[in-house]
Amino acid sequence: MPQNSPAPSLVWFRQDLRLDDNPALTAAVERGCPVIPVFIWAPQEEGAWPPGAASRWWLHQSLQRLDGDLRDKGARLVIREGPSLGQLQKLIDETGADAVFWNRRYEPAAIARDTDAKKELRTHGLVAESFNGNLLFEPWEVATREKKPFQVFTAFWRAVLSLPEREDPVAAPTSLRAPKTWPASIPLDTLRLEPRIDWASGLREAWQPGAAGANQRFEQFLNQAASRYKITRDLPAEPGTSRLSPHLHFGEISPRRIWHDVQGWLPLARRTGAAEHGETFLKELGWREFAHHLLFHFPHTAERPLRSRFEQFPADNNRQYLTAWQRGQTGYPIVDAGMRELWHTGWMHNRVRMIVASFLVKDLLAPWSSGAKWFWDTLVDADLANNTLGWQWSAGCGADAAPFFRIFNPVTQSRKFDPHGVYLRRWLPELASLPDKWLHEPWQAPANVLQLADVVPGRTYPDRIVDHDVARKRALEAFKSI
DNA sequence: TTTTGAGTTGTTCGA
DNA sequence: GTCGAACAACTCAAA
Repeated sequence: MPQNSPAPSLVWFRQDLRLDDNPALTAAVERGCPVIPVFIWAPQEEGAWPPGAASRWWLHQSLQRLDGDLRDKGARLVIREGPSLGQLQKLIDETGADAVFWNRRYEPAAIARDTDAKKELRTHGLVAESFNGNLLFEPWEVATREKKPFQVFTAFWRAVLSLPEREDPVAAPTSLRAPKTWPASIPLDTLRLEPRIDWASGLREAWQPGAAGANQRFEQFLNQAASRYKITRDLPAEPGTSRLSPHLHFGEISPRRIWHDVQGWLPLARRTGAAEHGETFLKELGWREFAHHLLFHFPHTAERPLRSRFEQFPADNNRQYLTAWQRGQTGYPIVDAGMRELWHTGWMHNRVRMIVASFLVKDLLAPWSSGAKWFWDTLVDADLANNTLGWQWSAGCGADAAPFFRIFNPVTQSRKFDPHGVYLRRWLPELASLPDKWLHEPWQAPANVLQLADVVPGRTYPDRIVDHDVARKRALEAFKSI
């Protein structure tokens, strides 16, 4: 390279698809040298968990947005196909880059890959640095007095809150210095992330992937739902949750940014008595931290239960049950509504996730991993840490798990959290004309009521595949056996 | 080392 | 209809 042309730095984008508060990008910019943003598609490096169909759809949109945002700063996104290390080295050869920066990931396969890449790059005399861009605290920064990882959320969260103040988010760079020539990039379409048959119209209606969509969603949440969060977050018919989960997973908004802006919002909230709602919301960020803490310290949990005793659990691999559950054909309206919301929008309300998960692992006695895999493929917010914690919590085999006798009653839950059936009717049009009284348990409805509502059990809406009272007793027996 | 207190999200039963 | 207790015992975290 000519002496008057400083070597560029590569910024390896992965699950940090934003310019705001991006420490790896900031580190590259601060060197004062040209910056080359790179994304490398390498699903074969994700172990047993390559991105599912809904995630790939999201990723396509998000990469497109990121490229647009980079172009506004005078840069662009260079897209390549893996192996990651090989492509990084190739780019180094092509551009004369002398440094690679990235923000950390915490999945076992990603850690192994990144550790290897860092070692290899450094062996060749390159600068290779990773940063914390995805968590409030690194998983190893939070520990019990005995320097061990936490396994109970409340204790974990107390410890987090007692740590010194987290750093403030860093603003996006105003401009990026371009290299003399841009290395070649393959067109985004060649990654074939989008489905060949277009089933994504529901996703398009529901979401705006990318940093702009993330910030818009967050702002809207702070202005509207945040001040009632503690209560309305449990009502699936209402827009009571932040819906930031996919944006957080892809790093389109940083947890530090969220933390910081909620702190700024709290004084106002205190005057109106809404502060506790903000704290409850931050606690949810805490659960995200806790999930990453657990996956980092117990990397086997993506495949096997944290409580090894549960490997003996007599799960039932009934294909027909699983298919009925996946398709929203269990005959339990709240379960079916949730599964159809998932299929249609790539997302499911958290309250309903708990209900459908409890139903799958307790009423149907299916292995928790079969639910985890379905969620992995269909959720736009599929995240190995969160998904693993959620399913193991529901199945009772994970950290801070629900006691085994806590088996959600799908009818009681439905009545409690969707009393007027707004959510049920939204996703189950075939039941829409049933009066509230029978909507939550149509099998109890008198024949004339069903007829009036155009419901033909077993034809227009499935008979329930199990009797909850019977299934509950069966589950209690199964749990006693281990 | 031992002890003690505590633990996201529920349901059912009986008064 | 509403309320409190029992569910059955376990594990973690901290004193």
